[in-house]
Amino acid sequence: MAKEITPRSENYSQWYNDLVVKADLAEQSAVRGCMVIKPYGYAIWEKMQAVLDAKFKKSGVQNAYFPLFIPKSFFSKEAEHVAGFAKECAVVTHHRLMNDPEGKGVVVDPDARLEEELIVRPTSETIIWSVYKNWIKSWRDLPILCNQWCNVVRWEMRTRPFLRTAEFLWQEGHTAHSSAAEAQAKAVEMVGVYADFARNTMALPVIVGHKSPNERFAGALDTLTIEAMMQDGKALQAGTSHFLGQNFAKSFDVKYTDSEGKEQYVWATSWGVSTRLMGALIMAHGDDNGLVLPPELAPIQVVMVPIYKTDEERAAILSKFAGIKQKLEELGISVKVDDRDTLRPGFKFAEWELKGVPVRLAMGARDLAAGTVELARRDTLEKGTHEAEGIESYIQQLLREIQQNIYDKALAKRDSHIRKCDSWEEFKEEIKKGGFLLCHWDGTAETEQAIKDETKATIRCIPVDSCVCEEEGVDIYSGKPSKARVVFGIAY
RNA sequence: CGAGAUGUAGCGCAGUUGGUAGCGCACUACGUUCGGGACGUAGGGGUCGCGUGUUCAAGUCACGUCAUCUCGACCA
Repeated sequence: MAKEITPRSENYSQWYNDLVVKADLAEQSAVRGCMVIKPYGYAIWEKMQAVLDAKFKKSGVQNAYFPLFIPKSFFSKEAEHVAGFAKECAVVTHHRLMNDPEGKGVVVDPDARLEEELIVRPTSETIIWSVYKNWIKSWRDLPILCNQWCNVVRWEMRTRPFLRTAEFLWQEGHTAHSSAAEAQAKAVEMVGVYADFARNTMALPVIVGHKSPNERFAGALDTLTIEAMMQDGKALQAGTSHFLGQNFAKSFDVKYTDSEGKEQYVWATSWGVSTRLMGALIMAHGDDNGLVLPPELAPIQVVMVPIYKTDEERAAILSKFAGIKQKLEELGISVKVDDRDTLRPGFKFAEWELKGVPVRLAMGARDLAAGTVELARRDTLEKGTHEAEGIESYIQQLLREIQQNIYDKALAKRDSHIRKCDSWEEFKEEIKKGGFLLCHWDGTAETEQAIKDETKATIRCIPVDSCVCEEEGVDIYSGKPSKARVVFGIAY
């Protein structure tokens, strides 16, 4: 039952896993580590896609599609890149099945072995750069700004719904530029798009920053990230944007002739967000009653529940609802009238709360007589009675208010778990309580690794906004000098 | 791959010293209900993970095997 699940319970993971299933977002599939995203969950993902896609288009990015399979040889070209993914790749070795000679179903036909194995993409840099090589000849061909919406496969040892699954949906943008500065600017621009999306659409506060060299994407010169905090104080990397330098251009021999007739390697970026954002959304806002969806992403923004005893009452209320529904839809608000007549109102209230619908209207005989409607908001669980006439403009305003309130609540929750820390003894104790610790770091990989080994904490990012961190100090672990604080946390 | 646990109806579980396969939820039908997760009556649904063994008899005992979960290891 929904009442058993709570973000404050001892097992936050259990709460999360239960909520994913009970809110009808997704369920486990027959294949280990893979997930079925159900229509309600997918509708949220589609809204995310639509908003992001519009932002990408504004940045001049076009959608394209590249193959699922990558020849193994492509992977050998960028050494660092392959080292980062080799341990979690699904590999296709055969192209045919046959009837089992012993009559036990089907078996792989041993004669159908591929000459060169195919890798199911864990990310598409290699195949895209093999294609870009043919697209790029002149400085006039640049920049190339492509994005693809697709699935990727990473054979993870341990998986969790949305946060880490063997197969997941995402978008990956890949750009090619004629100068380092232009590419770097693109990487910064795209992490900005993600931050804007997280804050304004998902109502999710994030810190924008650089990854430390240890935590960088395999093959990148710089990785920018948006880091979010979940309600149990753990960090979640919600999106990344990489400046790839000329690494892939050199590995795949992608050169262009500049305006002075000289051959140059191109400069690259890649950036992506995945269905992990769904996990972030659930974990950041959910409460004891279930999911809380920000209006911008709610597939159903207003649900209407009729309360009746007789068919006449039912018909009268549904006709009132139809009028309100039409007016709301004219304002671009998505509405669901729950006219199922086998369920009682109380059950429906609980169910729609579980699914996170921002606003609920209920109307019964009393309201019918008085010309009123009961309105309940999901974020605060407050209920009140309003004049039915003109309710639509009130709701339009209310949805904006709810969106803001959900962000403010998440921000307050997050900020109450961010604090500065200047002593190693204190750090070891504080990090166990969860949240982010702002600490001085000497910039070396050795110190970072030592801290990780002793406490499991990693540098989530070296922030570029969201907090004032530039100040002189000494490294919390090594005591060496430091110019700025970085964000430490324990990650999902 | 290490450590622990669990596999019995769609889901969650019980099943005693080995002796006819059970309960709750869900589902179907009918009726009463309906302003915060309703109730009654009747019904349908099982290769007890799989295999071998012990036994007159195995959900139950033994051995093997497979799968899943939790914790590690692993993970942009």
